[in-house]
Order: sequence, then C-alpha cells, then structure tokens
Amino acid sequence: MKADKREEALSRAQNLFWAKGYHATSLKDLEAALDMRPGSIYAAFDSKEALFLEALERYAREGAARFDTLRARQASPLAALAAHLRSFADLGRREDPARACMMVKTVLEAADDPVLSDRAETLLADTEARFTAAFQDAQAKGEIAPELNTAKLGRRYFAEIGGLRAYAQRPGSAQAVAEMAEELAREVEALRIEPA
Amino acid sequence: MKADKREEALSRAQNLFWAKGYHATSLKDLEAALDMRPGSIYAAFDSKEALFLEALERYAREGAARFDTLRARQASPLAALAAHLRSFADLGRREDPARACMMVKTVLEAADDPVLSDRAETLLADTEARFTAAFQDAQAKGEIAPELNTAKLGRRYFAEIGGLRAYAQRPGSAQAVAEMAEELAREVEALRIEPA
DNA sequence: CCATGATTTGAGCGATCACTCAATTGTGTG
DNA sequence: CACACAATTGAGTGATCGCTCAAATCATGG
Repeated sequence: MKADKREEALSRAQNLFWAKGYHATSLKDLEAALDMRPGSIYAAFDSKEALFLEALERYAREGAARFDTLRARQASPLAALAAHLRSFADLGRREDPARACMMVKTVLEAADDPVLSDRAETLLADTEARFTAAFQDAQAKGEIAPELNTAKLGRRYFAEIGGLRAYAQRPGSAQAVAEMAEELAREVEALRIEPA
Repeated sequence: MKADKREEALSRAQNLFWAKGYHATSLKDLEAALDMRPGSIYAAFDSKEALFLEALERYAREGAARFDTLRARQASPLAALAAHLRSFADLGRREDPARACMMVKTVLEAADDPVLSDRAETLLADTEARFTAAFQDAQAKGEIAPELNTAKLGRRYFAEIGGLRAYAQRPGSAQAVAEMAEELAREVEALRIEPA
C-alpha cells in the first residue's frame, strides 16, 4: 500500500476510533470508513488493536505538534499555555469526531485492557510533561513566581483541559465551553508577575 | 426474585458496569458477578441495556444522596461544596470499581448510542443542577458575592470534579489527586465573603 | 503482450455476542 | 404430603465478532 494512502486510511481510522471508542468500532465500520476489505486492512495494520494503537499515537502526535507550534509562535511559554486553552473555546462548534480527548477516552473505556490503557497512559504522561515543561520554562524566564510548583501547575492545567473537553462532549455546551476556556486562559495569564 | 436479592444483584451489576463500561461488559461477566444464569437475569432486568440503565440510575441516586447528606450536615452550602471536593481526596486509595464518574464514562463511551448517552446526559444535568443550586443557596445566604454567576460556578465546579476524577483514573496519581482535591476545596472556600 | 510477483478481494472461519425457552427445581397452600 | 404455580436453569438460537486465505486482480519489467 502506498504511504500516503496508508496515512489517509490511518487518519480515517483515527477519526472513527476517536468518535466511537475501541469496543464500539467494529471491523465492518472500519471496512466502510477506510473503503478497504478485511484482508487489506490486516495486510496494512496487522490487527484491530494494532490499528487502534497506531491511530492513538497519531492523535497524540498531532496534539503535541499543535502545542509545539503554539510554543514556537507565542511570545512566551505562559502565552502559549493560555493560547492553547483558548484553542478549545470553539470546541462545541467544531466538527471533530469527538470533543473529549481520545487518550482520556481510551484510559476510561479500556481500563481493564493493559495494552490499550498502558499506551494511552504513557501518551497522557507525555502530554502532561509537555505542559509542565512549559510552566518550568515560564518559571526559568521569570514569567511566573519562582516558588510555584510547576509539576502541580502542569497537573492542574492538564486536569482542567480534561474536564473542559469532557464537559464539551455534552450537547448544548458550546457557549459554556467557550466561556470556561476563556476563564481558564485568564487564570493562567494571571500567574504572570513583573519581571525581576 | 426477592427485592433485597434484586437490589444486591443490581449493586453488583453497577460495580461491573462502572469498572468496565457498557460494551466491555459481557453477559458472561454479569452471570459470574451476579451469580445468576441468563434466564434469571432477563426475567429480573429485561435486557443488558435496561440493566445498565437501572445501574446508572442507581449510581446517580447514590451520588446525589451523598451530596444531599453533606448539605444537611455541613453548616453552609459553601462548606458542603468544599467538603464534597475533599471527599475525593482519597480517591486514589479507595477500592471503588473505578475512579472516574460512571455518568461521564457513559457519555464518553456511548456517545453514538442515543438511549445510553441521553440518559447519562440527563443525569449529569441533574448533578450539575444540584451543584448550581448549592451555589445559589450560598448566594441567597450572603455567603458568596451577589454579582457571581452561580450557573457558571456550578458548571466550573462540575467540570473540575470531572477532570479530577478522570485524572484519578491514572495509575500513581493518588498523591496528586489528594493535593488537587484540597486545592479545589480551598478555592471554593475562598469565595466566601464577610456577612453583610 | 505476456509472465510474474505484489496486492486486494470477499466468502467464510471459529469464537463470542445478547438472548430464549423447554425442562427442571423451588415454594407456598390446602 | 400433594399439588399448582413461580422461579431458575443452561443448552442452544441466530447474529455478529475479529480475522484468514485461496482465488482474483493489478502492476511491473522483459
């Protein structure tokens, strides 16, 4: 299978798994979404589980890339963290496959499946570490108070996004989600102190 | 089937569904957990879906009762809201079937199943309304500033708990969860103003 | 324009799914 | 103790699950 065709198929699988979760997505669903017959799917991706894992990695990579782009474009780490929160403001109006995080959904849905939950957990830890690193950077640059616990800030930030995105899954939440994202962004910005 | 036996079976089903979710819980699993054969299960609960819905209602009712008890025992609405947050401090060390909220798990897992997600959504709305009512009560009693938006406070409180409990699902999070619960409780308490 | 190897196809595999019902066991009553 | 009825059993239903592989199709080089 050509590489770009495979990538296209993987993207479709990602969207389907993100929307429906692992268990509720059948091979029939995948056959339809990827427009591939079972044999081709297995030739390209080995198994449903392997395909899911690859889709999950892709999801995590995309998210990390978005955050890294913000870090590169924003004037400071704290500004990037705030901008990242604001990027969820229109969550309720987007047409994404789902609103909640696919990694969080996986940890919650497949808690008793070690292969899936361990991988999702690792990717979540990476994500939290990215946030923590941004807070550390902000602290190193004197953007936030030196006595703040950056690990704690990273965890809290991470949990807030999880809560916001889970909330966004609820119907009719668009306006509330927009407000909450803005509120959270302002709280992050409020951590800024005068340069020493 | 005797009423208390049925209640016992329903409780076991609730624990199983809460831990594993709807799709990953098979009738074989239920047969083992309830120590009942398929015929008896169907005689008592009609279908897997109906059993799940009843278990979900039971879960929601228990949660609501816990919060109402706190409201009754605590000196003020705000104190109850703070105490409720602190009740999640030992989430990481408890032996509950799961740490994340069963209603949230259902909305995330069964997003494309209207029967399950609509019911879960309604129960979540009830839960949020309970929190909002407590903030309203706090405001009526002059415990918090009259200009605060209680609907917003209720939503935010609700989302924070969702985030906290989803975070608690991750392994090794016990200490972090305890700290975060305490932090959130203090933030709620910080809303208190001087009596007029 | 054919030969050859790579790719895709889709019927169908055994396993498991949610669920049923005739047969069996349990229970309350005269 | 005998009987009528209720409750429970578990083998078995058709459907669907993830998955396989011989056959058909496609792509490439001579």
